[in-house]
Amino acid sequence: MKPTLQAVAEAVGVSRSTVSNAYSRPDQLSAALRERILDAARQLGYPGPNPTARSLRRGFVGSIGVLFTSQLSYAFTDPFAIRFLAGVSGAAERHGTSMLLVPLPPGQTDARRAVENAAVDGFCVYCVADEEWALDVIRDRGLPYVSTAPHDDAGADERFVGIDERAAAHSAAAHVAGLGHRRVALLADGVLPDAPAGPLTLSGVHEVWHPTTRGRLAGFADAFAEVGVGWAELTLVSAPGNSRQAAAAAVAGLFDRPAPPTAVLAGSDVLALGVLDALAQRPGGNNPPVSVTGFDDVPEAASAGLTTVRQPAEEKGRIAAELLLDPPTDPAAGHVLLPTALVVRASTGPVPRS
Amino acid sequence: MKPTLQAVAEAVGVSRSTVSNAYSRPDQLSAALRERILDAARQLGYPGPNPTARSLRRGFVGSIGVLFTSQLSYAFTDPFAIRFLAGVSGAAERHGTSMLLVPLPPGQTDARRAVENAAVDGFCVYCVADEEWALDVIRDRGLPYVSTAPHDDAGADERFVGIDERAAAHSAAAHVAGLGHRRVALLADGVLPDAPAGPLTLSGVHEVWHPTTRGRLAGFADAFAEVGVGWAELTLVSAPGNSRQAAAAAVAGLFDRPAPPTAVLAGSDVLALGVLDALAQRPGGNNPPVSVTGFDDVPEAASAGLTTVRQPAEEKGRIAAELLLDPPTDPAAGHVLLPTALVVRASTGPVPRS
DNA sequence: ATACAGTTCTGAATCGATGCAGAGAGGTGC
DNA sequence: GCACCTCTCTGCATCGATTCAGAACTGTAT
Repeated sequence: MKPTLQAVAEAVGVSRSTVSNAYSRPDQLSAALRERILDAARQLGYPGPNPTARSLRRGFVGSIGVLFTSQLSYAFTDPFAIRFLAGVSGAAERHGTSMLLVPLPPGQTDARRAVENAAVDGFCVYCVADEEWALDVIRDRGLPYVSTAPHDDAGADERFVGIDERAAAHSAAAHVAGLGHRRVALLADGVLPDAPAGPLTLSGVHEVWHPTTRGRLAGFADAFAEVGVGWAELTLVSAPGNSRQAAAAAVAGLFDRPAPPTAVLAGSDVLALGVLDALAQRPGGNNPPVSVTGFDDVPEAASAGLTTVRQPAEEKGRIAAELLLDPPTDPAAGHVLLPTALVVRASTGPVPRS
Repeated sequence: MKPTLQAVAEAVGVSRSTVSNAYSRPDQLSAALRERILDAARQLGYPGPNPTARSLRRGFVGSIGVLFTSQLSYAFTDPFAIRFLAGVSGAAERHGTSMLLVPLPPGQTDARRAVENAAVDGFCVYCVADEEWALDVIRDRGLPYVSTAPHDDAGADERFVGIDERAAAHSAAAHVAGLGHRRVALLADGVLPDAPAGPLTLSGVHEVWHPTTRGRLAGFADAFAEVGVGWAELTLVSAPGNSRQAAAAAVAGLFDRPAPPTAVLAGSDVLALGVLDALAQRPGGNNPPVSVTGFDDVPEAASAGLTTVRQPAEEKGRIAAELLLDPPTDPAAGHVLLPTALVVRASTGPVPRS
């Protein structure tokens, strides 16, 4: 049994509070007494105040939760998520705050329970799927949070850091449209809750499930509408899981159709890289070349020569954490829109003449 | 003010314990009463038992700490560390346990405090620097831990997962020696606590500071001793920080010397990639080619064509977490040595004739 | 000696839950 | 009607600290 603060107090012959002060408020007692107490503690093997008890009494924990509304271990396979985490960790570090990564068990009830049980002072919610229920729990707990994706019932006072998904997506699609492409596939995760990998038909972009995906697809559609290509003429393809493999599987067979797409606009770089994988696998490789765009500009995109939309991943994480850790007094400053930029590389080009 | 369990009890007209049971031990009360309680809780906006109070009373927290004995945000720039984290997260996920990432503030005292204050049930200690003090704190707290690097005062009963650093390093060096290289540089982080980037002289490998580095350098030296090249004939180069930049800086000028090394054995892939960067920068590129080996086999190594020693990163993380989360009854099973393999790629070749 | 200001230290209430031993209610068998 | 068993449910002690108001001491000025 580890000694408690009580035991140390008895050993030295002072009160509990004095020992507590020796640890937490050195100005409340003489240096000599403090040393005497710390020595006794060392002697007894007292490892300092119990963190849990201290948190309970003080009313805060000193750590923030990072919530991925998908499998946690998946987050470590997503380069964008990793850069985001790096940003959060930098800010946490500067604040002397720990980060709690909370894995969500499958099943809504258990997942709720996991969010309810997280001992944290607030949450950075990194959304990759439907996350309303999680925000509900967090609000119920009265904890502050920062969300990083648009969602449907966002209050005006909600802290947020993100990008203008629609405009950013528009920039990529306008580039592709400008190159002359008219037969185009849109590839995304989160189109419908349970869509299998592969093409599917939706009456409109408003039916898209996940808000981030909805924003990006809307941006893509906007740009093509401007050149006279309607929603119905675009090929929508679902790639559930946002992995290279899922993307490759989803577009399998797409280019063997009668009038195949000459370009694929992907909702993320990971998906785009999967498309490039699939194209490279074809007999003769990617020839005549299909144009491909991604989204995020993860480190791998540069070496793959992928045209993509850059968004500042690490900064997103950093700002999310900072918004949480020292909230701006002006509520308007709690809503941060980051800049994006179209990065044109080798994966896009004019429509090949056939 | 959020309502407490007490408030719910009063609202329903039952005792506190009954409400507690409604949440934590549904078998202790009738389904009907439980529903009534949960409903009332919802009505009052009670978000479920306070995690901190619950942890205090129960005596465990439900989360494990992951300790990087370097800057936390740095961990997210190290591909090996990320794979390790991915492994830990997978195991944590399966156990319904959260992961607490604890950043260590600069300064030993503050860093100690951070480890003392972490609300966790145990630690996975990922060591990249001198970590004895951290293990001391953890032991003082009476918490279980798993270490992933050799260290000097390891008890026999200590849980550990790692590789035979010396033998693994030997395999890489023997390969290079077998190709005929005799003028060789060894590049590593953690050679001495404060060594600047660049060559330095040590009387023997036993003087090397960090145990992991010491093991690897010893393995390199072993292989060259076997072909008659002694420690004094090897060029030792320090690259503090284990980054590509540090490596490139450390080897700057190395190849403009009178009898430059024909091969560089790096203590990690990150360093090796930095050496390749530096070589590519030279006028004429890497010509005549200097052979380079790495260590770890991170994802980037394959595309860079780097010869390296593979160790299973993700499995290391997974096993570390599992060793912590359900300790083997047989203490011998608490010491896991993972296999390594030499992966020969394009970055090594015979000594160019000049 | 007395008064008074400054320090240093103490006592007791409190944070929000858990879990055990046992009370009470309801039912069955003889 | 009584003993006994099973379920539910309650009361209370407890986890390990923090914090604030005020007590006790120290020292100086009068």
